Amino acid sequence: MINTQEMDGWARLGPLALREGETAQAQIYACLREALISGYFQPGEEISLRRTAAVLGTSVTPVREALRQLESDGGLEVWGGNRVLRVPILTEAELNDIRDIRLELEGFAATLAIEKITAAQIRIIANACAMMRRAADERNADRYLESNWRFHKLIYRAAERPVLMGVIEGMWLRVGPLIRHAVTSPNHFARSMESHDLAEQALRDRDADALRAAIVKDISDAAIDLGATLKQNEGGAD
Amino acid sequence: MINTQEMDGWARLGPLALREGETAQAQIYACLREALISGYFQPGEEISLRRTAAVLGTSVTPVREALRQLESDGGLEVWGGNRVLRVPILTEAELNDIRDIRLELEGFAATLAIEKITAAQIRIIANACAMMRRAADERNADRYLESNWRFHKLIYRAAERPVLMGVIEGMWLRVGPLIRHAVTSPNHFARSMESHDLAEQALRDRDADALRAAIVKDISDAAIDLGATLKQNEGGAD
DNA sequence: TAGCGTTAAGTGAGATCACACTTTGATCCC
DNA sequence: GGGATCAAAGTGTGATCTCACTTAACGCTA
Repeated sequence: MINTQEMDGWARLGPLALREGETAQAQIYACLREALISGYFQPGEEISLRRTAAVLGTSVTPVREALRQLESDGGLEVWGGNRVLRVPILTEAELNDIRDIRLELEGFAATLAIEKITAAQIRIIANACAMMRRAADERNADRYLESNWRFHKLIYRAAERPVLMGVIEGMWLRVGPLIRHAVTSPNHFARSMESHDLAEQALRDRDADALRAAIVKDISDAAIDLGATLKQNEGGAD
Repeated sequence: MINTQEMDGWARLGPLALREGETAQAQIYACLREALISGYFQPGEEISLRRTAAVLGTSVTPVREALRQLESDGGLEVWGGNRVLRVPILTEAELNDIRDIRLELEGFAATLAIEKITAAQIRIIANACAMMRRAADERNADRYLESNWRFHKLIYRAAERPVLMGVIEGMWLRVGPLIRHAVTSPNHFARSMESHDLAEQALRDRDADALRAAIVKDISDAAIDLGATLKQNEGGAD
């Protein structure tokens, strides 16, 4: 593994065969947004317009718009006198800020979801939970993170609140670059699966309070590991 | 008053003397964002790249980035096969969605604010409230909306939660184009000032529950008028 | 060898141009 | 007179180029 600081995120991306019918800008945006949520980029990693354009095989124009959008979402930030865009390095205050917003909104979304969710949706969510459990057993961080996001997204989507869903996704976008390191915390997998099992059971029981409690526990536990990751990186980065 | 559909928002903007040291894109973004929050543009109004660039005296490039950012914020949306950007026309479902997010987050921000707010800040907020009362007496919608946003912003800012503040601002951005019409509802000023007086008193008493209740009442009342405005415009627009 | 100044490479910002597409309005034909 | 057709204007999209600036590396001098 060479030059993880620079190429890690890009290696997973590839040249990105552009689908016609959709704008290049939208595809680049979606692609990078997903990559950020999935933690393919590290906090502090710089994203160059020309490099990105070269990797993706487009010109700089659509890349710039996509990156600007991500900046607006809080997924990137301008840094230094060079105005280069980089993955934000969160402070502890910002992390607490995001945690509390997540507690409010994801708890609320979970409550709404109980009222509307169908048996079919619950089955799909159970599948995601099972996939997560397998990934945890194999200690496969990639698959774990992917199915974790999938699990939560499926629950919140059941609330049928597009705006709320968008705001929640924005919070995940901000913490995405941190979670990949957080899952390496001791007992993270075990504690995390505990919450998810509780959530799954609450869904089956259609118990709104229990689901909310499970989500709250999951977010709170994760925030502790994220905070620890933050302190750990504090010395090395920047 | 000629051609209110097209030029209303632009007339208030003017050529926008660009300050150097900041990027044109950032200034255009800030300018249009403020205009949207203040309700200078109407729902459904189309925003053309070249027209905007011409009015602002720049080329199309920075305008495009600014508009793309606003799209990402939910302040604009692509519309039609022409992919023209326009001010979104909210549905009733989206409006309820936004209202509930506001209830959660602004209520939470108000609770946090009580713990941190200083006497000096309370005085400034009282000034904003007084200005709002004058504007209500004069039925001056412009000044009323401006000081209303100022009033709320000052309270939430006291919570010292930048991310939370950003999300709340995003919600105001989405409802901005509607509120100008909503304030024309009968008794809107009176009902609204009622909530604001309660909020101001709660701040003086440093009573978190009372402040939250006042904010909740304000948002709920406003949502009713916004919904009515929505139904009213339903026939005419689109 | 340490420090400084210069140079080269890389960065984002913004203007301009060509292109494909949609919309619109006028003209022409039935 | 009414409807279809075609042309013109307007739209966003994306590529390319220049510019000002920052950064980092190299070589030179003391």
